[in-house]
Amino acid sequence: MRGTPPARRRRTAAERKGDLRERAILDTCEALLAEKGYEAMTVGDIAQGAGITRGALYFYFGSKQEVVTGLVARTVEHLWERSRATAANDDPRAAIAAAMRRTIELWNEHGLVMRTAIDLSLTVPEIGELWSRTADLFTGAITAVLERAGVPAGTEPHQASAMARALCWMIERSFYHASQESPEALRRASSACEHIWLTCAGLAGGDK
Amino acid sequence: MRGTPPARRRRTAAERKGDLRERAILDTCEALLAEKGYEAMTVGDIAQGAGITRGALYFYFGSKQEVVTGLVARTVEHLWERSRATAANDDPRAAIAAAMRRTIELWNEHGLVMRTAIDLSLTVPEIGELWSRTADLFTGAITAVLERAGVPAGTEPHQASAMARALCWMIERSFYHASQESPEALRRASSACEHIWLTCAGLAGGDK
DNA sequence: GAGAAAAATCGACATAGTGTAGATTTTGTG
DNA sequence: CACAAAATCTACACTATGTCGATTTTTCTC
Repeated sequence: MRGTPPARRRRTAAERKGDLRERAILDTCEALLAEKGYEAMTVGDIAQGAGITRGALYFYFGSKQEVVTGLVARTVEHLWERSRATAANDDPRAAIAAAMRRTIELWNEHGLVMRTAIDLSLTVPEIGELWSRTADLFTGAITAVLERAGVPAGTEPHQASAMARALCWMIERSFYHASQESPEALRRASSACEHIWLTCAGLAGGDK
Repeated sequence: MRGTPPARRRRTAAERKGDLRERAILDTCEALLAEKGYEAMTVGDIAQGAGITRGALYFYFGSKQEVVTGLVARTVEHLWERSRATAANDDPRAAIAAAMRRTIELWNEHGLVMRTAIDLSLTVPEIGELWSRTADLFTGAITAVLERAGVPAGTEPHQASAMARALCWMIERSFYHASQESPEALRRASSACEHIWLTCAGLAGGDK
């Protein structure tokens, strides 16, 4: 992926032409992913979409997998920033509601890339690493909320940490499927997950 | 996949030679899947393992995907039978415990193929179909237990059906990851899932 | 058990996609 | 302007896929 320019900052704040291209490649990749899916998408397609030949593309990325890894990295960094920016909420109930709302947004916006990341986690170790880190972030957040709601801390099956991990997978998978259908399906899936999370936190409100 | 012989039953109960080969192919495929993974496994490898040439393999299956689909179908049919054979248990608590125990066994035994099925669900529609039917089976069973435990029936987010679907995905994903690690991890993941399921059913026993 | 039909197998070919290498052009800098 | 780094191209070598027609083996029938 074209070694990071070693610290040296160019006076001209203008980006090199290559930065443009690199972004164009990732954009094209994302578009093609939506259009024909990972398997069907060829390196030639991406290059063409970005306005260069295959040969030139290999100057930027060493393989199709690296391109997609770049795309996932870009998206996932965005997630991380966003998650860092989220103010910690004191009331567990509100925290859960906020988290779910944010998660819906994330999946509505980046569902495609997130699904791709999940699909390739197994085959592309780099992507697996990125996604597992993301999952850990989520699991940590869920754990915190559970503990604040009174669930005992610890890693035993009935304690916060283990439950949080299971809940994280539940949310991931539910959203993975729902985001393929429609925003409406996403909302419904989210509600179900939220309800289960609340129940686990011992906050199973009247209904809704 | 060599069209099913149209009804006509041979007097000789003996299988045709091809049935042997077909099984050998699937067995080899399973072995290679464990050994080098889906991507790395080539049609030539499979053929060689089964003692024939690529050309001959194409007589049985039209592509690598079809071979794997065959393998998934074989495994999944086994699951279905097994799930059909499970006696309905009256006590929800016992039913949940039994279901989890059975699920651990399934994943210990067929984890590899099940993970493969999940991974390819998106790219191979046939496999997606098989797996989604399997998930429906599980979801149905979970729904039944929840309802028997007093969770209101219906498809609203807080009702049995929607909750069951989320729980099903939770279990799938938790087991998917855990089965990659170790039988021990599988047990722990199972306990966490069981606890959440119990909690959702309103049966959050003292502790365990 | 001989012969015909069906099943199974082979080897050669055409195709498509990947990744590499060297030559060439573009761009920025002193 | 000249020179180095960046960016790009074309051509090639390699791998894997899937198809085809020819050939051999099995299986069935009488």
